[in-house]
Amino acid sequence: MNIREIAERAGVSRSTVSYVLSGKRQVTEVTRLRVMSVIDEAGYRPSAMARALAHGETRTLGLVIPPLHHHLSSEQLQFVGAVAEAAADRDYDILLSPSGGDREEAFDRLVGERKVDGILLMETRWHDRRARLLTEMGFPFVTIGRTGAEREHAWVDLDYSGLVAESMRQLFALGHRNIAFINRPQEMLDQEYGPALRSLEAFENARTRLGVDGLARCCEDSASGAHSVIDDILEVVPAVTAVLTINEQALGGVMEALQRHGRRVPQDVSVMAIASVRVATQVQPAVTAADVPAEQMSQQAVDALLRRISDPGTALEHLLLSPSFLDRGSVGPARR
Amino acid sequence: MNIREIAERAGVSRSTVSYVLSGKRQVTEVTRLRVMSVIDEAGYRPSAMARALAHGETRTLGLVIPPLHHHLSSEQLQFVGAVAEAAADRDYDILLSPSGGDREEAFDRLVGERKVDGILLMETRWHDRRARLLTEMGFPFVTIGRTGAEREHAWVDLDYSGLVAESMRQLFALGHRNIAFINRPQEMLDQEYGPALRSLEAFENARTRLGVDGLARCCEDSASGAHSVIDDILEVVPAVTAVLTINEQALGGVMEALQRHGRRVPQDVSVMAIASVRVATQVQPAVTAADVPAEQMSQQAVDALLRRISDPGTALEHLLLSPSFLDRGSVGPARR
DNA sequence: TTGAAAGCGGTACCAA
DNA sequence: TTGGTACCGCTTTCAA
Repeated sequence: MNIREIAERAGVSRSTVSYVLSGKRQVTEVTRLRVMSVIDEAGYRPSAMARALAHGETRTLGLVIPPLHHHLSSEQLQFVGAVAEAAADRDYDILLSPSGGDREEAFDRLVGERKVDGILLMETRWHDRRARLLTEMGFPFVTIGRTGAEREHAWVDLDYSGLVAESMRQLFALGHRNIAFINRPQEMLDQEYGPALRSLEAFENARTRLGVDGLARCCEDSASGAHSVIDDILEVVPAVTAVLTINEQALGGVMEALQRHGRRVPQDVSVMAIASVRVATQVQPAVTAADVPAEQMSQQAVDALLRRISDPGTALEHLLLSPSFLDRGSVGPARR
Repeated sequence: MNIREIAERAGVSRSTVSYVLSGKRQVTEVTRLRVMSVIDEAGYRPSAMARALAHGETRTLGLVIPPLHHHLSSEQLQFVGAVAEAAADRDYDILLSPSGGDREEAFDRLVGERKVDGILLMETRWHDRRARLLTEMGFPFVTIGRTGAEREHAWVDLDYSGLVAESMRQLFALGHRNIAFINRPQEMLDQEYGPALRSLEAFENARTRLGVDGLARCCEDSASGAHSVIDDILEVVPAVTAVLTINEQALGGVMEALQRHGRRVPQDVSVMAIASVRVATQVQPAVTAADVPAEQMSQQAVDALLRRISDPGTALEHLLLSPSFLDRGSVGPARR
């Protein structure tokens, strides 16, 4: 069933059918109704491919996701669902491209074969080949998380630096003078993963500025990773009174491990985190944290991308989100 | 840059360029090389849309995912990544369609506008509107997880019934006569979610058959959900010696809660699960479990779908996987 | 207000 | 071994 057949059945030309569907030109109400009834009766829907070819836009966005063997935390994956929904709300579809590491064919297919109108890049690194490539090609894209070339492209990101600094201020104000920071795994730091990098830097800066003791540790994205890191921290700095982490995969393990060591939260140790609401509320006890607002970020990334596609000339959008810390009772004054 | 331009630069016809690219007809080595060098020099890649239109296939598969407000467990999301990789390995792309609930437009777009060659359906329910629709339309699709109409379409599924029965046998053999089963949330049962349904049934059957005491409980997909369920179970049946669960989101909470109640694993209580390796190994202590082999299932689903697309006439493939339980030490003889 | 026809960028058949 | 050309199904300009 194609547009020609509809045209014949309705006794009009193909262009009239097209205009009835697009509304881009006046059509007498009577013919419009006739055409519409034929369309409904036939259950006709225009071919997306043909439209894309003629019209020059696919109404599809590419989403580049990291390959499985990388640590894609389940919460990173929430972005995938959120992006798909945000796009669907705007009548766009999302084409997935597992990329990074050795599998770049899918990525090349998306841009090279023009299967998509624009691209969303997530899990970006400081030196990001794909971002560089897209910039060079002038292909519309937005990253979720910055790269080292942040002025060169549009992005949406969480202000890890600011959030870490803010939490350090809050802890300091409560009398904490010995604070531990639990980061993402060492290898992510090695790969110049933005949040790990910026958070660590902000932690060390705040520590120096405020004159606070403590230490930073990388930690595997797992409960068991958290157990060993807490063991390590309590051995090296038994006097620690607060723990700050951006590793939500480890958060549950952190709470367990502290309990195992007989440290009560918040009486003995305060815990603060940057983590999704889900994780922060599900651990026992719940943790005072700044949300990672995946849905909001995804929507804004999609909107920013659609704007870049329709107005490639306008200024690049840079959106730094800084959600506030929600008190869930895991933070208290420092034990003397 | 299009095929005409390449043809002109190489001094051949468009068809020759096309044949050089597809290899569907003999081309003299010398012209082949000439054409290839022009192509490389120009960085030319044929337009996917034009090819799709002419050739009648999009080389894209649709993946229908449940909307966010449903319980998008990390386990489910692993499938998304795994399916994308499996497809990429076969030079196919994956188009995401959030569906279920009130958002069906994206789904209709995929099939109605023929954006994809076939569809993978996940999170299927017993009565599944989408599966029914696709069956009626004769559209190629494969489900990950069965529906009530399992003979009507191809599927890949985990044998929850068999696995639950098997674990009950193993526990029985170890002397357990009082076994609790922890299911997915009540609402998933209400929605006739296959694994929840079949597992519960298998549990009750085994209990009757073996003459074992115990009880089944639904449980929210979270640690806190697990805590209350374990509280409940230990209050109702203090003599319980084994816990079996298919709720991997709750597994960590189950272990914590047992510990909180002073029950050691496996000395006081044995724990068995159907869960991803990642979760089963990350909880403390690790749990003896049957893997949910997401990667394997995704690959097989993609392959089955590609076969359906190329040979729509062949028999529907039904693939029931039954991974074996991997001993991680959380199961022991029943305490007397 | 509507129709005819030239694209969009490929594929593949029919000739040569 | 290669070229010419009629599609694929839709959009949009130009004419009527």
